[in-house]
Amino acid sequence: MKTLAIKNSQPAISAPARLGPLPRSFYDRPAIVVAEELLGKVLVHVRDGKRQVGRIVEVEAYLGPHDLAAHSARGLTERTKVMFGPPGHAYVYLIYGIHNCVNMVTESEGTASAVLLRALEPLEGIEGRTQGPGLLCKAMGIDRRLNGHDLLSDDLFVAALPEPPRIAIARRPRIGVDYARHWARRLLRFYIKGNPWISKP
DNA sequence: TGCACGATGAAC
DNA sequence: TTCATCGTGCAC
Repeated sequence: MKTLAIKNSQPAISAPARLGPLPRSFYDRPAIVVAEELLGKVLVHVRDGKRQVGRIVEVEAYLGPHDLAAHSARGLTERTKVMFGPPGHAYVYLIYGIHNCVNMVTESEGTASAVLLRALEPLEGIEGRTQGPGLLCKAMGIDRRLNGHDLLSDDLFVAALPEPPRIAIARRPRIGVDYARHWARRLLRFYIKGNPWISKP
């Protein structure tokens, strides 16, 4: 499978000057609902006074301890405790000893569901590729120091664009969870249909 | 205390 | 298709 080479594209939409975090009630809903509604919204990270904004174009929902593909399926551990915590926080973990992945914790405390961000469309202040959960974190400067970070803060949050474009949502099986038996086949990966910035078609 | 392996990405 | 690379979870 060849990857589509996209060089220096200008963003089709630009980020407005003022962006503020979504309320906690946005995250306090089922992971599938939050996953679909995160599409088209923007992730904002402010570090050293510099703002980075990327449009969320691809996500995966992890439903909780009953979902065999979710980290929380192993129960409450030191690593997964953020997932078991209240909604609206970032769950950042290291995968394969190399890459960071960032999730938004959803539903009430104890539910242990979350939404993994898989790809962004760069809108402002982003250098490097954002097609894939590891690359996305690298380009956005997100690592485990931000694990447990409140998404209602002013330096890492998700915001809605004032005039969100209409989107069509595609549903596919999640990536890299073949070990999760029937859960591997559930259509819990969501992306904006036709968007060139997704990690895998 | 040791060990198998993973919600990946890049090279070969 | 293979491999880099290491924290986590669990077996022992």
